[in-house]
Amino acid sequence: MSAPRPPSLPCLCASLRRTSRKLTQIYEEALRPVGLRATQFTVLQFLSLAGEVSQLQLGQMLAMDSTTLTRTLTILHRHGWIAKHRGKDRREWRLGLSRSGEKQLQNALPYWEKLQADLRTQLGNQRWDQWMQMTHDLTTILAEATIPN
Amino acid sequence: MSAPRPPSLPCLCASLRRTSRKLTQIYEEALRPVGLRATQFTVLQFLSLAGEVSQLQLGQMLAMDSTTLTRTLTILHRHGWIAKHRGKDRREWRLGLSRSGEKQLQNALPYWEKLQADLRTQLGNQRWDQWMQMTHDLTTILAEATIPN
DNA sequence: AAATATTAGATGTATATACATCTAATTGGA
DNA sequence: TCCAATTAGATGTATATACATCTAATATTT
Repeated sequence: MSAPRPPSLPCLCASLRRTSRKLTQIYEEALRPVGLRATQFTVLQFLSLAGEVSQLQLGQMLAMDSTTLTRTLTILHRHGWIAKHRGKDRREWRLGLSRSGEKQLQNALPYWEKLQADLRTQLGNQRWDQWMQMTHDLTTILAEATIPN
Repeated sequence: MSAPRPPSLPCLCASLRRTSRKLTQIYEEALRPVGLRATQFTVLQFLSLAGEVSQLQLGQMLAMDSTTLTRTLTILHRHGWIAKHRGKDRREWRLGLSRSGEKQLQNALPYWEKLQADLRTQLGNQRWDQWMQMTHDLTTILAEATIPN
C-alpha cells in the first residue's frame, strides 16, 4: 500500500516545513552510519568551508539563534570535533574544526555525496539547480526583508 | 549595521533547513500574539480544512512522525483545542477541532493572512506561487522516491 | 577613570522532531 | 477458535530550536 499523496497546504511555512522534515529524514537516514544528525553535519561542513568564525557569525550565516548553537556546539565539542579558543574580544569563541572533526567530516562526505547525487538524479538537474538557487535566494530575501507589523 | 549576506551552501538539506528556520522565525513572531507555534497553527488549520482524520493519517499528510504528533496533540488538547475519540478500530484516535479550537484558529487567521499577504508582496506573485508549487511538488516526489542505499 | 549601556555567549524553559521500544488492539493463519 | 504477526499510538531518550534572562566583557558617556 503506497502512502496517500500529500495534500497541498495553503500556508507557505507549513508547506516548507513539511518539505524540510521529509528531506531531513532522508539526509539523516543517509548519515546515520557515521552518527551525524543533519544540523551537526551542516556545522562541520560549514566550518570546513568557511574557516574560523565566531559563534555569532556562524549563527547569522546559518540563520540559527546563537543560543541554539551553544547546545549544538556542546555536542560537537563533547565528541572532540570542534576547536575553540577565545578571540581578541574575550567574550567570543573562535570556532573551527579539530583534527578529529576534519576526520569525521571526511567519514561523512561519501554518504552525503552519494545522497546528493541520487537526489539530483531523482529531481533532474534543472529542478535540483532551481532548488539550490531558490533556497539561497529566499534566505537572502528574508534576511533583508522588513515585514510590517 | 546590516547582517552579512548568507553564503550559499552546497547541501540541499542545509540550505532548505536554513530557509525553513528563517521563515519559521517570521511566522512565529506573527503568531505570537495569539500564542501559537508554527506547528500548532499548522495542525489546527489542517484539521479545519481536512476534517476528521486519524493520528497516523495526519502524520502522513504532514510528513510528521506519529510519535511527534503525540506530543503536539497533547499540548493542543491541554488547551482544549482538539476533539478526539476512538475510531471503529479502537487503537486509533479520530481527531478534529473542538469548538474552542475553531475559535482559536479564527483568532489566529487574521495574523496569518496578513503575513501571507505581506510575504506575497515581498516575494512577488510569481515567486510566491512558484514556492507554493515547488514545496508541494518536492514533498510529493520525496514521498514517492526510492532512494538507493 | 567611573558609571552606564551594549554585546557575546550561557542557562532555564518550552516546544519540535524522530528513533527504539513498549502495550494494547486488530488481523491473518493454522 | 487460538496463536502469531502486524499495527496504532504511548513512552523513554536524544537532539533541534528559540525566547527570556543572566553574567561577564567590551564600548560609550560623562
